[in-house]
Amino acid sequence: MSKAARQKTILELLHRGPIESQEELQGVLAKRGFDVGQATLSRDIRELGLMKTYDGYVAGSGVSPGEPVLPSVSRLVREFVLEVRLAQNLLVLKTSVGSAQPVAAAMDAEDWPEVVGTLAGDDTILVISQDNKTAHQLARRIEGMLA
Amino acid sequence: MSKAARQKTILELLHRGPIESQEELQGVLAKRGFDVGQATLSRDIRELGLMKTYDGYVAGSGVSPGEPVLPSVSRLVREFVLEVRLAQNLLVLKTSVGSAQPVAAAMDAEDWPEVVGTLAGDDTILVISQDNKTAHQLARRIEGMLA
DNA sequence: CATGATTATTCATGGGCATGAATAAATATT
DNA sequence: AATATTTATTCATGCCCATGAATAATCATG
Repeated sequence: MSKAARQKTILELLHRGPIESQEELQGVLAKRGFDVGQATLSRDIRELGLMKTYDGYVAGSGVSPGEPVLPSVSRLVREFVLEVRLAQNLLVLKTSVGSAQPVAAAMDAEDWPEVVGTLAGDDTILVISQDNKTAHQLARRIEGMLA
Repeated sequence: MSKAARQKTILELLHRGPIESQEELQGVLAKRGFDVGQATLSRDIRELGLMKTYDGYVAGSGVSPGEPVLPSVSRLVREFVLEVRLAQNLLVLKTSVGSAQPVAAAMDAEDWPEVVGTLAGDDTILVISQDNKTAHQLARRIEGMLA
Protein backbone atom coordinates (compact mmCIF):
# COMPACT_ATOMS: atom_id res chain seq x y z
CA MET A 1 0.00 0.00 0.00
CA SER A 2 1.06 3.52 -0.60
CA LYS A 3 2.35 6.27 1.59
CA ALA A 4 -0.59 8.47 0.75
CA ALA A 5 -3.04 5.79 1.74
CA ARG A 6 -1.18 5.22 4.96
CA GLN A 7 -1.14 8.90 5.85
CA LYS A 8 -4.81 9.20 5.06
CA THR A 9 -5.48 6.31 7.41
CA ILE A 10 -3.42 7.92 10.12
CA LEU A 11 -5.56 11.03 9.91
CA GLU A 12 -8.74 8.98 10.00
CA LEU A 13 -7.54 7.13 13.07
CA LEU A 14 -6.69 10.37 14.82
CA HIS A 15 -10.12 11.71 14.09
CA ARG A 16 -11.51 9.00 16.31
CA GLY A 17 -9.25 9.93 19.15
CA PRO A 18 -5.68 10.52 20.22
CA ILE A 19 -3.07 7.78 19.90
CA GLU A 20 -0.56 7.64 22.69
CA SER A 21 2.61 6.65 20.96
CA GLN A 22 4.16 5.69 17.68
CA GLU A 23 4.18 2.14 18.93
CA GLU A 24 0.43 2.17 19.44
CA LEU A 25 -0.04 3.76 16.05
CA GLN A 26 2.10 1.04 14.54
CA GLY A 27 -0.11 -1.62 16.06
CA VAL A 28 -3.34 0.00 14.98
CA LEU A 29 -2.07 0.46 11.45
CA ALA A 30 -0.93 -3.16 11.36
CA LYS A 31 -4.51 -4.18 12.09
CA ARG A 32 -5.54 -2.25 9.02
CA GLY A 33 -2.96 -4.02 6.89
CA PHE A 34 -0.24 -1.39 7.04
CA ASP A 35 3.03 -3.02 7.95
CA VAL A 36 5.24 -0.07 8.72
CA GLY A 37 8.31 0.73 10.82
CA GLN A 38 8.80 3.25 13.56
CA ALA A 39 11.15 5.41 11.51
CA THR A 40 8.54 5.77 8.82
CA LEU A 41 5.87 6.73 11.30
CA SER A 42 8.11 9.36 12.79
CA ARG A 43 8.44 10.85 9.33
CA ASP A 44 4.72 10.60 8.63
CA ILE A 45 4.00 12.42 11.89
CA ARG A 46 6.32 15.18 10.92
CA GLU A 47 4.94 15.47 7.41
CA LEU A 48 1.38 15.52 8.63
CA GLY A 49 2.23 18.12 11.22
CA LEU A 50 0.75 16.08 14.06
CA MET A 51 1.05 17.30 17.59
CA LYS A 52 1.90 15.29 20.69
CA THR A 53 -0.36 16.27 23.55
CA TYR A 54 -0.76 14.85 27.02
CA ASP A 55 -3.42 12.52 25.62
CA GLY A 56 -1.30 11.50 22.67
CA TYR A 57 -0.98 12.45 19.06
CA VAL A 58 -3.67 14.64 17.57
CA ALA A 59 -4.08 16.21 14.19
CA GLY A 60 -3.81 19.97 13.97
CA SER A 61 -7.00 21.92 13.67
CA GLY A 62 -6.23 22.76 10.05
CA VAL A 63 -6.33 19.13 9.00
CA SER A 64 -9.68 17.57 8.30
CA PRO A 65 -10.27 13.87 8.84
CA GLY A 66 -9.18 11.70 5.99
CA GLU A 67 -7.87 14.68 4.08
CA PRO A 68 -5.74 12.96 1.52
CA VAL A 69 -2.28 14.32 1.15
CA LEU A 70 -0.66 15.03 -2.17
CA PRO A 71 2.80 14.16 -3.39
CA SER A 72 5.30 16.96 -3.15
CA VAL A 73 4.86 19.87 -5.49
CA SER A 74 8.28 19.32 -7.01
CA ARG A 75 7.36 15.77 -7.85
CA LEU A 76 4.07 16.78 -9.44
CA VAL A 77 5.66 19.62 -11.36
CA ARG A 78 8.37 17.33 -12.66
CA GLU A 79 5.85 14.76 -13.69
CA PHE A 80 3.11 16.85 -15.26
CA VAL A 81 4.27 20.34 -16.15
CA LEU A 82 5.29 20.56 -19.78
CA GLU A 83 5.76 24.28 -20.29
CA VAL A 84 6.16 27.38 -18.22
CA ARG A 85 5.14 30.63 -19.89
CA LEU A 86 5.46 34.07 -18.43
CA ALA A 87 3.05 36.89 -19.27
CA GLN A 88 3.72 39.89 -17.08
CA ASN A 89 2.50 38.97 -13.61
CA LEU A 90 0.93 35.76 -14.86
CA LEU A 91 2.35 32.35 -15.27
CA VAL A 92 0.73 29.88 -17.62
CA LEU A 93 1.67 26.28 -16.99
CA LYS A 94 0.83 23.63 -19.52
CA THR A 95 0.41 20.14 -18.10
CA SER A 96 -0.33 16.67 -19.35
CA VAL A 97 -3.96 16.09 -20.19
CA GLY A 98 -6.26 16.31 -17.23
CA SER A 99 -3.40 16.90 -14.83
CA ALA A 100 -3.72 20.55 -13.97
CA GLN A 101 -5.74 20.02 -10.82
CA PRO A 102 -3.35 18.00 -8.68
CA VAL A 103 -0.46 20.28 -9.62
CA ALA A 104 -2.41 23.41 -8.77
CA ALA A 105 -3.64 21.90 -5.52
CA ALA A 106 -0.10 21.04 -4.49
CA MET A 107 1.01 24.57 -5.28
CA ASP A 108 -1.81 26.04 -3.26
CA ALA A 109 -0.81 23.86 -0.34
CA GLU A 110 2.69 25.33 -0.44
CA ASP A 111 1.42 28.79 0.38
CA TRP A 112 4.15 30.44 -1.64
CA PRO A 113 4.15 34.16 -0.94
CA GLU A 114 4.60 34.94 -4.62
CA VAL A 115 1.33 33.24 -5.47
CA VAL A 116 -1.80 35.33 -5.19
CA GLY A 117 -3.92 32.54 -6.62
CA THR A 118 -4.22 29.74 -9.13
CA LEU A 119 -6.82 28.68 -11.61
CA ALA A 120 -6.67 25.17 -12.96
CA GLY A 121 -8.41 23.88 -16.06
CA ASP A 122 -7.83 20.56 -17.72
CA ASP A 123 -4.27 20.94 -18.88
CA THR A 124 -3.53 24.55 -18.08
CA ILE A 125 -2.85 26.36 -14.84
CA LEU A 126 -2.98 30.11 -14.52
CA VAL A 127 -0.83 31.32 -11.65
CA ILE A 128 -1.34 34.90 -10.59
CA SER A 129 1.54 36.73 -9.01
CA GLN A 130 1.77 40.18 -7.45
CA ASP A 131 3.91 41.69 -10.17
CA ASN A 132 6.25 40.94 -13.01
CA LYS A 133 9.25 40.47 -10.79
CA THR A 134 7.71 37.91 -8.47
CA ALA A 135 6.18 36.11 -11.42
CA HIS A 136 9.64 35.84 -12.86
CA GLN A 137 11.02 34.45 -9.61
CA LEU A 138 8.24 31.93 -9.52
CA ALA A 139 8.85 30.86 -13.08
CA ARG A 140 12.45 30.25 -12.26
CA ARG A 141 11.55 28.19 -9.23
CA ILE A 142 9.23 26.01 -11.21
CA GLU A 143 11.72 25.65 -14.01
CA GLY A 144 14.27 24.63 -11.42
CA MET A 145 11.96 21.82 -10.41
CA LEU A 146 11.80 20.67 -14.00
CA ALA A 147 15.53 20.45 -14.47
CA MET B 1 13.29 18.87 -19.34
CA SER B 2 10.88 16.04 -18.98
CA LYS B 3 10.06 13.07 -21.08
CA ALA B 4 6.46 14.21 -21.44
CA ALA B 5 7.54 17.61 -22.70
CA ARG B 6 9.90 16.02 -25.12
CA GLN B 7 7.28 13.66 -26.49
CA LYS B 8 4.83 16.49 -26.81
CA THR B 9 7.39 18.41 -28.81
CA ILE B 10 8.02 15.42 -31.04
CA LEU B 11 4.34 15.27 -31.87
CA GLU B 12 4.24 18.99 -32.58
CA LEU B 13 7.22 18.71 -34.88
CA LEU B 14 5.63 15.84 -36.78
CA HIS B 15 2.50 17.84 -37.22
CA ARG B 16 4.51 20.23 -39.36
CA GLY B 17 5.78 17.45 -41.57
CA PRO B 18 7.59 14.15 -41.61
CA ILE B 19 11.08 13.77 -40.21
CA GLU B 20 13.33 11.46 -42.11
CA SER B 21 15.38 9.83 -39.44
CA GLN B 22 16.04 9.65 -35.75
CA GLU B 23 19.20 11.57 -36.42
CA GLU B 24 17.29 14.45 -37.96
CA LEU B 25 14.82 14.36 -35.11
CA GLN B 26 17.70 14.51 -32.68
CA GLY B 27 19.02 17.62 -34.38
CA VAL B 28 15.67 19.36 -34.49
CA LEU B 29 15.03 18.61 -30.84
CA ALA B 30 18.48 19.89 -29.94
CA LYS B 31 17.54 23.20 -31.48
CA ARG B 32 14.59 23.33 -29.13
CA GLY B 33 16.79 22.67 -26.15
CA PHE B 34 16.23 18.92 -25.88
CA ASP B 35 19.57 17.18 -25.62
CA VAL B 36 18.66 13.54 -26.11
CA GLY B 37 20.28 10.34 -27.35
CA GLN B 38 19.33 8.06 -30.18
CA ALA B 39 18.32 5.20 -27.90
CA THR B 40 15.87 7.42 -26.12
CA LEU B 41 14.35 8.60 -29.37
CA SER B 42 13.90 5.05 -30.52
CA ARG B 43 11.94 4.41 -27.37
CA ASP B 44 9.94 7.59 -27.73
CA ILE B 45 9.01 6.60 -31.26
CA ARG B 46 7.81 3.27 -30.06
CA GLU B 47 5.85 4.69 -27.19
CA LEU B 48 4.22 7.30 -29.35
CA GLY B 49 3.35 4.70 -31.94
CA LEU B 50 4.96 6.67 -34.75
CA MET B 51 5.16 5.17 -38.20
CA LYS B 52 8.10 5.26 -40.61
CA THR B 53 6.90 6.03 -44.10
CA TYR B 54 8.74 6.71 -47.30
CA ASP B 55 8.74 10.37 -46.39
CA GLY B 56 9.91 9.73 -42.87
CA TYR B 57 8.30 9.46 -39.48
CA VAL B 58 4.69 10.48 -39.13
CA ALA B 59 2.26 10.34 -36.27
CA GLY B 60 -0.62 7.92 -36.53
CA SER B 61 -3.98 9.32 -37.41
CA GLY B 62 -5.25 8.76 -33.86
CA VAL B 63 -2.74 11.16 -32.39
CA SER B 64 -3.52 14.83 -32.46
CA PRO B 65 -0.78 17.42 -32.65
CA GLY B 66 0.77 18.28 -29.33
CA GLU B 67 -1.44 15.77 -27.55
CA PRO B 68 0.38 15.43 -24.29
CA VAL B 69 1.01 11.92 -23.16
CA LEU B 70 0.37 10.72 -19.66
CA PRO B 71 2.57 8.71 -17.36
CA SER B 72 1.79 5.03 -17.28
CA VAL B 73 -1.41 3.99 -15.61
CA SER B 74 0.44 1.86 -13.08
CA ARG B 75 2.49 4.84 -12.07
CA LEU B 76 -0.53 7.06 -11.66
CA VAL B 77 -2.46 4.43 -9.78
CA ARG B 78 0.44 3.85 -7.44
CA GLU B 79 0.81 7.53 -6.83
CA PHE B 80 -2.78 8.65 -6.43
CA VAL B 81 -5.15 5.80 -5.75
CA LEU B 82 -5.82 5.40 -2.04
CA GLU B 83 -8.64 2.90 -1.97
CA VAL B 84 -10.28 0.40 -4.25
CA ARG B 85 -13.87 -0.46 -3.42
CA LEU B 86 -16.01 -2.98 -5.19
CA ALA B 87 -19.77 -2.62 -5.50
CA GLN B 88 -21.18 -5.27 -7.82
CA ASN B 89 -20.14 -4.28 -11.31
CA LEU B 90 -18.79 -0.95 -10.13
CA LEU B 91 -15.43 0.03 -8.84
CA VAL B 92 -15.03 3.12 -6.73
CA LEU B 93 -11.50 4.44 -6.54
CA LYS B 94 -10.57 7.07 -4.03
CA THR B 95 -7.65 9.25 -4.98
CA SER B 96 -5.67 12.10 -3.53
CA VAL B 97 -7.40 15.42 -3.71
CA GLY B 98 -7.98 16.67 -7.21
CA SER B 99 -6.22 13.69 -8.73
CA ALA B 100 -9.03 11.64 -10.16
CA GLN B 101 -8.81 13.06 -13.65
CA PRO B 102 -5.29 12.04 -14.68
CA VAL B 103 -5.80 8.55 -13.27
CA ALA B 104 -9.09 8.09 -15.11
CA ALA B 105 -7.63 9.47 -18.32
CA ALA B 106 -4.76 7.03 -18.14
CA MET B 107 -7.20 4.17 -17.57
CA ASP B 108 -9.29 5.23 -20.51
CA ALA B 109 -6.21 5.28 -22.67
CA GLU B 110 -5.49 1.66 -21.78
CA ASP B 111 -8.66 0.43 -23.44
CA TRP B 112 -9.07 -2.37 -20.96
CA PRO B 113 -11.82 -4.70 -22.15
CA GLU B 114 -13.22 -4.93 -18.65
CA VAL B 115 -13.91 -1.23 -18.54
CA VAL B 116 -17.18 -0.04 -19.99
CA GLY B 117 -16.53 3.52 -18.89
CA THR B 118 -15.21 5.80 -16.19
CA LEU B 119 -16.47 8.87 -14.44
CA ALA B 120 -14.00 11.05 -12.62
CA GLY B 121 -14.79 13.67 -10.02
CA ASP B 122 -12.34 15.45 -7.79
CA ASP B 123 -11.04 12.59 -5.72
CA THR B 124 -13.26 9.73 -6.79
CA ILE B 125 -13.41 7.61 -9.91
CA LEU B 126 -16.33 5.43 -10.78
CA VAL B 127 -15.33 2.58 -13.05
CA ILE B 128 -18.11 0.69 -14.71
CA SER B 129 -17.57 -2.90 -15.65
CA GLN B 130 -19.73 -5.39 -17.53
CA ASP B 131 -20.54 -7.55 -14.54
CA ASN B 132 -19.48 -8.52 -11.05
CA LYS B 133 -16.84 -10.93 -12.23
CA THR B 134 -15.00 -8.55 -14.52
CA ALA B 135 -15.24 -5.83 -11.91
CA HIS B 136 -13.57 -8.18 -9.50
CA GLN B 137 -10.78 -8.94 -11.97
CA LEU B 138 -10.28 -5.25 -12.53
CA ALA B 139 -10.11 -4.55 -8.81
CA ARG B 140 -7.44 -7.17 -8.47
CA ARG B 141 -5.44 -5.68 -11.32
CA ILE B 142 -5.54 -2.25 -9.79
CA GLU B 143 -4.70 -3.58 -6.37
CA GLY B 144 -1.77 -5.38 -7.94
CA MET B 145 -0.50 -2.05 -9.17
CA LEU B 146 -0.70 -0.67 -5.66
CA ALA B 147 1.38 -3.40 -4.09
C1' DC C 1 20.74 11.29 38.41
C1' DA C 2 20.22 6.73 36.25
C1' DT C 3 17.45 4.16 33.55
C1' DG C 4 13.88 3.02 30.41
C1' DA C 5 10.78 4.52 26.93
C1' DT C 6 9.95 7.17 23.03
C1' DT C 7 11.16 9.75 19.08
C1' DA C 8 14.29 11.55 15.51
C1' DT C 9 17.95 10.90 12.39
C1' DT C 10 21.59 8.48 9.85
C1' DC C 11 22.96 4.97 6.93
C1' DA C 12 22.32 1.45 3.76
C1' DT C 13 19.38 -0.64 0.62
C1' DG C 14 16.10 -1.45 -2.95
C1' DG C 15 12.38 -0.29 -6.33
C1' DG C 16 11.05 2.37 -10.25
C1' DC C 17 12.33 4.93 -13.92
C1' DA C 18 15.03 7.26 -17.45
C1' DT C 19 19.11 7.69 -19.89
C1' DG C 20 23.13 6.96 -23.18
C1' DA C 21 27.18 4.06 -24.67
C1' DA C 22 27.81 -0.04 -26.74
C1' DT C 23 26.20 -3.59 -29.35
C1' DA C 24 22.94 -6.20 -32.17
C1' DA C 25 19.65 -6.21 -35.63
C1' DA C 26 17.33 -4.39 -39.49
C1' DT C 27 17.20 -1.67 -43.57
C1' DA C 28 19.04 1.00 -47.44
C1' DT C 29 22.44 1.77 -50.86
C1' DT C 30 25.86 0.67 -54.15
C1' DA D 1 26.61 -9.43 -51.91
C1' DA D 2 29.14 -6.08 -49.37
C1' DT D 3 28.88 -2.08 -47.07
C1' DA D 4 26.87 1.86 -44.93
C1' DT D 5 23.16 3.67 -42.49
C1' DT D 6 19.50 3.45 -39.40
C1' DT D 7 17.03 1.54 -35.69
C1' DA D 8 16.32 -1.49 -31.67
C1' DT D 9 17.97 -3.52 -27.58
C1' DT D 10 21.17 -4.61 -23.84
C1' DC D 11 23.86 -3.15 -20.20
C1' DA D 12 25.40 -0.06 -16.86
C1' DT D 13 24.55 3.95 -14.42
C1' DG D 14 22.35 7.52 -11.88
C1' DC D 15 18.39 10.04 -9.93
C1' DC D 16 14.48 10.12 -6.96
C1' DC D 17 12.03 8.25 -3.43
C1' DA D 18 10.70 5.29 0.37
C1' DT D 19 11.90 2.19 3.78
C1' DG D 20 13.74 -0.08 8.11
C1' DA D 21 17.80 -1.32 11.08
C1' DA D 22 20.79 0.91 13.82
C1' DT D 23 21.98 4.66 16.34
C1' DA D 24 21.51 9.16 18.50
C1' DA D 25 18.77 12.25 20.89
C1' DT D 26 15.06 13.45 23.80
C1' DC D 27 11.71 12.79 27.25
C1' DA D 28 9.52 10.47 31.27
C1' DT D 29 9.89 7.95 35.43
C1' DG D 30 11.55 6.36 39.85
